[in-house]
Amino acid sequence: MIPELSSLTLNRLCVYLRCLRRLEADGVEQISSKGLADRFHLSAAQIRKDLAQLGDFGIRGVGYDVRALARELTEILGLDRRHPLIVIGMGNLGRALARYLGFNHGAFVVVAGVDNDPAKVGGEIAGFTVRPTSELKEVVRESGAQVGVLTVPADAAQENYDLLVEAGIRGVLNFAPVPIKTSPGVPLKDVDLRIHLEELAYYLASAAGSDEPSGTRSAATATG
Amino acid sequence: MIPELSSLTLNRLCVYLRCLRRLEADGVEQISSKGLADRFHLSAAQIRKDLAQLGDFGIRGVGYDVRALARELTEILGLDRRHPLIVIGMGNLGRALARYLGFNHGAFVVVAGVDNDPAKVGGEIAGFTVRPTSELKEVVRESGAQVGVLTVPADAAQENYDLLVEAGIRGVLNFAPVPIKTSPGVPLKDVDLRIHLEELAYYLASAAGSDEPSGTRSAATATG
DNA sequence: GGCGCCTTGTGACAACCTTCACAAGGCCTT
DNA sequence: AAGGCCTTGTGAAGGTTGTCACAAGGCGCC
Repeated sequence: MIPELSSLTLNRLCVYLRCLRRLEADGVEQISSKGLADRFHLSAAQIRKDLAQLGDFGIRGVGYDVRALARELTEILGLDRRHPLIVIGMGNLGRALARYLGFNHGAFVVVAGVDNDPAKVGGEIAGFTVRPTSELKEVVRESGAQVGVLTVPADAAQENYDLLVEAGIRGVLNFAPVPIKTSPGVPLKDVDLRIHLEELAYYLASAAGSDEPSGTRSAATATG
Repeated sequence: MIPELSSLTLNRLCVYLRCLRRLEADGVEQISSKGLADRFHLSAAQIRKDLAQLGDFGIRGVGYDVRALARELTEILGLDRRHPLIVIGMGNLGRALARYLGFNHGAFVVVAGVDNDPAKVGGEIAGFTVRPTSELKEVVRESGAQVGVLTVPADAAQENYDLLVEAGIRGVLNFAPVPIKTSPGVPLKDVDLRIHLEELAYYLASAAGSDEPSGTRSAATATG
């Protein structure tokens, strides 16, 4: 029924949903694609095309029902379900993410965390106690975690991904800056904080040479 | 000379550079596009095409000189220069980034941080003292920060972006999940942690319906 | 009801990106 | 020096993504 949404479309749908939630909070009940585009610096045609893929949600001459569309998108994106997370590697980044996604962040909640450093084991972070990586399988089973968040050093990333797969995790978010060899059925998504900085560095360097960089409309490309 | 590198190419170049650094550390002096592709799960043709845009770095029949190519990429990406960062908003995420990028992370160093919460002002984080947002202009001038890292709540993002522009910042990395209206000449890059989780959630949801998700090769698309 | 105004959904077009296939070129062995 | 083997760089093909323009459809006013 839903025909293979691409990663780019998917990202845009997430953005739309966020915009809709904001409109809902503002008491707006109806919105046109043009209205959305103007208000959030998007493309009207793109919005219509994206939404048309999923079904006929709009009413010609009127626009979209904010609440109904938000509900549809929430369901399609799987955000009506709760997604418990487990953080692997409780360094600076891991701890920050655990607190950041600790609670009240919609569908995603960090419910457990492990680290192979004995000094970090036993610490209380955001409603859970850090456990040793050697007990990963048990921790996953007990906590019911579905998605793993990899915040270990680059060297350990592949090994820990494999451990997560073995423990029955269903998806992984990887913050380590190395390409991971994935197992079928366990999708992986890379998040590389430095790559964004490096892209900026390039624009800065090229701006120093020429008079104007070509990256000023980058807000339109919400690359996550 | 360098013909308008696209964002996707740029991201791949960053990945290549990282692979090259790793090879350098392993003592490898020469590598072919196929060798790189095999070792890091990339595409050989893509590598050649990307590198050919920048000049003729390879030698036919041999491959690329690891060290020379790494140096070239470093220069092209602007990573031979130091890029001082300022963090706006010293919440969980801001503090973690400050520590994470505090030192020893190549070209990027956090040199300053501000917050508009008086309770957070005055704290020592990673070699600098948190200052009030009202003093942003002075802090930027004194610290020499070039790139701003926006880790404020969504409501405050646009306002703080504008403040950064006014303070003379040259590029901004935005972690707030809202589209920002950019000023010309100050490129912005969005990093949305939740969007990646939401993408994973979709794959999980669709995998529950069908038998196999279509997202198992996502490691190839190093989306940052 | 008819007419004008507005908005969606969509087919065609254009731009972009990736992959393929191969000629050009370099090294090594004989 | 000649031939085989390997690799780069590149034009062309194929696929994907974004944009445009317009027909189809709904609302409200007269």
